[in-house]
Amino acid sequence: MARKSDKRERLLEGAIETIYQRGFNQTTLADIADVSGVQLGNFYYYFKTKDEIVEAVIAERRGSLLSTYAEWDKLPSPKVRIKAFLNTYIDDAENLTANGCPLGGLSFELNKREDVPDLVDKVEKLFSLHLQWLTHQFKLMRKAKAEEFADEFYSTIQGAILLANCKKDSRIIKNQINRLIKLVDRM
Amino acid sequence: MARKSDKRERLLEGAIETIYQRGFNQTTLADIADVSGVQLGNFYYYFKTKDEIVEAVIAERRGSLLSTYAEWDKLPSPKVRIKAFLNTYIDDAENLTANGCPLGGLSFELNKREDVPDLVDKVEKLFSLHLQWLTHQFKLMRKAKAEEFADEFYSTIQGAILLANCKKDSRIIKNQINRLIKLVDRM
DNA sequence: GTCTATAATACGATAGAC
DNA sequence: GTCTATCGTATTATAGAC
Repeated sequence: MARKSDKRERLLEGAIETIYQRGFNQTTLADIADVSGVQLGNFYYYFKTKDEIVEAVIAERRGSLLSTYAEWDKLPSPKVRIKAFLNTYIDDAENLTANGCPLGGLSFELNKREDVPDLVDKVEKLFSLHLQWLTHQFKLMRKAKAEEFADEFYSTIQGAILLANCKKDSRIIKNQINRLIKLVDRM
Repeated sequence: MARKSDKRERLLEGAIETIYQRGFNQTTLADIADVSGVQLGNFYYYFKTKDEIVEAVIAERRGSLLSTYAEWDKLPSPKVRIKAFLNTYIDDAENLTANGCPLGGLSFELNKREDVPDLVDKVEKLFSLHLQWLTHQFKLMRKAKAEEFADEFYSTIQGAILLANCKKDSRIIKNQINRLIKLVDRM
């Protein structure tokens, strides 16, 4: 009795990685099938269209994000939680410099498409998760302008990643994140 | 005696606008020819390839930027100049919210291409112009960490545009820019 | 210089054998 | 469920008449 095939999972993993590295528009289904070790024709047994797999990618990223929040939420204070959040960007600085932000990049690309409002909506909600979580943490810190702080922090992060990616210099991310960490410490 | 054709100029203008609105990957040469009122076949009389016209777009944007700097440099102090720079983002907030940053978006897209290092290099240099100009202004203000300030400001700007674009909310740009303006005022 | 074909190719998607 | 073969279409690019 054959084990249940893990090809769907492999395709999804391959799609997450490939779309991140090459961008959605420049990723072909052949690329995804290839890195996943699946024949192109077989791709369609698991996903009906290219849009369907990117939708699955968004759902998967959303799931990962929610589990990560669950972990952070175990930390004792919002201050510590925000610093844990910020430190992930330093830990991942090299990847972010090489490929940009997986959420920011996907949002930007899908936002340009007018033919799939559902997909645009889903990626917007995914992108906004960080903002909501940050806003919540600042509210717990009794900050009157919690939302503005969240926008300030997340703008800086996204912008720093874009600059680092364009200039191929991860120090931009590290410097800006360290500045934000100090800012939190002084709050 | 026929006037010299302005079709090259029209194609370039059309390309600038269309690539900005739809992104490079999702812009077809037919789109550009169409909005420019030029037959597709005729496109190739003026530009040999799609990459060649985006190269011209980059050069054109570079030229515009340099003239803008020349204007700003007439202003009496670096503080006033930086505020003039910042205010352009508020003036253009609706466009930026609808389409993202023309430089940031192009940089992001072309950065993913490994087959055209020259193009990647040119867009990187274009993107960096703002950073250089900002760094120079902060140096004139005798700021020890001029480069870090430039990174901080430009990261915030680029990130705010990305957030506004994704959430379709121009207030994010306006709020962040106003915060930066106040920051400059206090310097 | 301009236009009408049309070639060449890449890629999303399908058919059908196994 | 998996694979090979192939279709259909979009898009870059060219040929060649005018």
